[in-house]
Amino acid sequence: VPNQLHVTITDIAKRAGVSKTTVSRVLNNKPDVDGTTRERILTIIQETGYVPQVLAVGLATGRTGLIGLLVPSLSRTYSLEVIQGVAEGVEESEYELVLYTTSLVEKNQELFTQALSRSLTDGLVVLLPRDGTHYLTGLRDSHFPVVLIDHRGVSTGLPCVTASNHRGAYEATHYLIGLGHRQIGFLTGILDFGCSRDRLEGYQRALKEADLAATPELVKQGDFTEISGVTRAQELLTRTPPPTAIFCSNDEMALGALKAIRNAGLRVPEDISVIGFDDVPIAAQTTPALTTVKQPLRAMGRKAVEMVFCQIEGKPLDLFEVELQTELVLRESCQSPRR
Amino acid sequence: VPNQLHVTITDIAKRAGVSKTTVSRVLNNKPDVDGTTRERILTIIQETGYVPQVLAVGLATGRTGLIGLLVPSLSRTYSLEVIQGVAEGVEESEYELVLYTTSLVEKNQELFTQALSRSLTDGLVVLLPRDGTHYLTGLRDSHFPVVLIDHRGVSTGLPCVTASNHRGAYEATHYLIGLGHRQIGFLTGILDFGCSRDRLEGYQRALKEADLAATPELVKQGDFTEISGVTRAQELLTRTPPPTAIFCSNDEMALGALKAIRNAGLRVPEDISVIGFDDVPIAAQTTPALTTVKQPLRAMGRKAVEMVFCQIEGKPLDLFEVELQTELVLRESCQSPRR
DNA sequence: CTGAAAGCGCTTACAG
DNA sequence: CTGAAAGCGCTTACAG
Repeated sequence: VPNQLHVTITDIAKRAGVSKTTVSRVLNNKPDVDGTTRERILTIIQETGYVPQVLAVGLATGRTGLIGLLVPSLSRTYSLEVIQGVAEGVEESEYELVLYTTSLVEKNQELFTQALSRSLTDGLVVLLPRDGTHYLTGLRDSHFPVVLIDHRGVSTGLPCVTASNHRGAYEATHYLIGLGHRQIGFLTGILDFGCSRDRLEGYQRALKEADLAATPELVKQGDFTEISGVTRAQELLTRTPPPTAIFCSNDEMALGALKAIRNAGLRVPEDISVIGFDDVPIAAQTTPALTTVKQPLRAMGRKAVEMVFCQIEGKPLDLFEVELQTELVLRESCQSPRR
Repeated sequence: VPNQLHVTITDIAKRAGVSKTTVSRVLNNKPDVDGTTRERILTIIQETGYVPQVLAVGLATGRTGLIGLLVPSLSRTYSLEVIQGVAEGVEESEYELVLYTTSLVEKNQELFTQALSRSLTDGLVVLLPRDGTHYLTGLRDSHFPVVLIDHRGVSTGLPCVTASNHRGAYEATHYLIGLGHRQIGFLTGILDFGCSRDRLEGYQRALKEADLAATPELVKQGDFTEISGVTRAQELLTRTPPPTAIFCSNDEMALGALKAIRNAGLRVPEDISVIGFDDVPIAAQTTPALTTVKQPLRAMGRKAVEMVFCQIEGKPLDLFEVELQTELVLRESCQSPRR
């Protein structure tokens, strides 16, 4: 199957009247090439538009120039922000990004093993799927460069980057208390996730420090979906009196809470204050605009690639577990309680 | 550099006491292998967890199993929906997805050429960047499998999939007219884009069919950003009387229009009706929820990969330019005018 | 039904 | 400063 457009290193070598070795040397910026020779070869490369085939280079060197990113879902804004950070980081390098999504992983439980043994990628950034912990085993021992984002609070033995979940939740709760709230409802995320537990603990610590009783009935277990936000908030609203504020473990649940409150004929923030977590783009668009704890998702993505690159280059990681700071973003959904 | 985990076809061949050729045959489900031999090899493959290296396979066969996706931006919800569709389509196949973003392209104007000559991918789905038309030249002649999504109205000579922009805009305008609106403002997208022109024409045709004068002052040129929606809508609001409805060429501009109208002390839909285009997730979340023309973005993504696969397999494309149908999604932002 | 050999396009010691 | 040769891990005619 002759490919007319296909220029190879052999073609270049022939045209330049040198060996492939020499062409390879100038291609890889190796020293010990005569200046004139180098120029000549460079010119020919330019003219022909020759670019080395990644496959061949990869086979010969054992490196592919590809970074893999595993995300559980493409539909959650949360993931998208992280993806963007990762994409930015990868783009600034010589690497390219290969995207894996969870359904693929489910299709083949051994994706990771595969990715490794097939050595398609030189490194992996992993946003763990819901039940992802069992993948970790395979990853741990292989010395494959991998970084987890928002690990599940499990002690994975793998490098990871997280947000300051505990601190973020603490600050949000503290802010609510400062506003005068005493009955603060809390919607948890999936409690299998370390981040969910951290947020819950941050909330509890803030209450404790303010000498407020931790009322178990004020804590409802959600699962990060908007619908769970609706139903759990509704439960909270049946209390008499209802809480004067609801802190949700992510923005999607906060959207749900907003709806539940509105449906109950109450207003935000006049009757009930609401705080979310994440600061996904939609948080600024709701009515009222949502006060929320911003997770530096993009930065987390960038940091993760950076750490993957470190490992690829064999440099030591300055920090094995990196925690990036959250930030309380004040908007319109909170005010002092009127009762 | 000995790699302890790394099993190759040679290892399998040795353990099975056969040649690599035979192993390759069972790997690729070729006929003419003795049943017992096949079983034995399969068992060994199973035991060792052997998976062929894509790089080596790729080099030998000339195919990589990778599909490239070029998107101009990862931050626009619009792109994300398309990406998701593409990802779904790719996941259902044996292929994997490589993501290119525009900044990468800008970094190297010859990305496409590169992608081709480096033959990293077997096919490309392209969401053209703003000034993307000049990439097309390089693509056209190479017989590389590529499909454009939402081409720029340029006659590219390349297969593409679009939404029924003209029809969608026509229907939305027609709906507004049916509601009783006579003064309907229109915010265009970037008019370099074919889709923008199509939407404008759809709007104009509906007016014409209803024997309504096309008032040039009612048409304002936007650029798909929310901020342009704000400013262009403001301009419309300075008219006396202001239009009773504003049709925006995408949802982001519609969000802007919503804000401008609210800032002017007017209400949607009581004072002014608003319609968007795209139906990105946020459209359902605004207050009032946005009536909009839904673009089947996911489906467009899926269709595009499908067409790439067709080309890869050498099958003829049943349709060179595929137009997927838009759909008017009625929500809360429109009603009959009161004046 | 099976295997030896060449080849895919590159890189890398090694020798000069 | 330069080149011949081997090798990366696979597939594919070709021969038996």
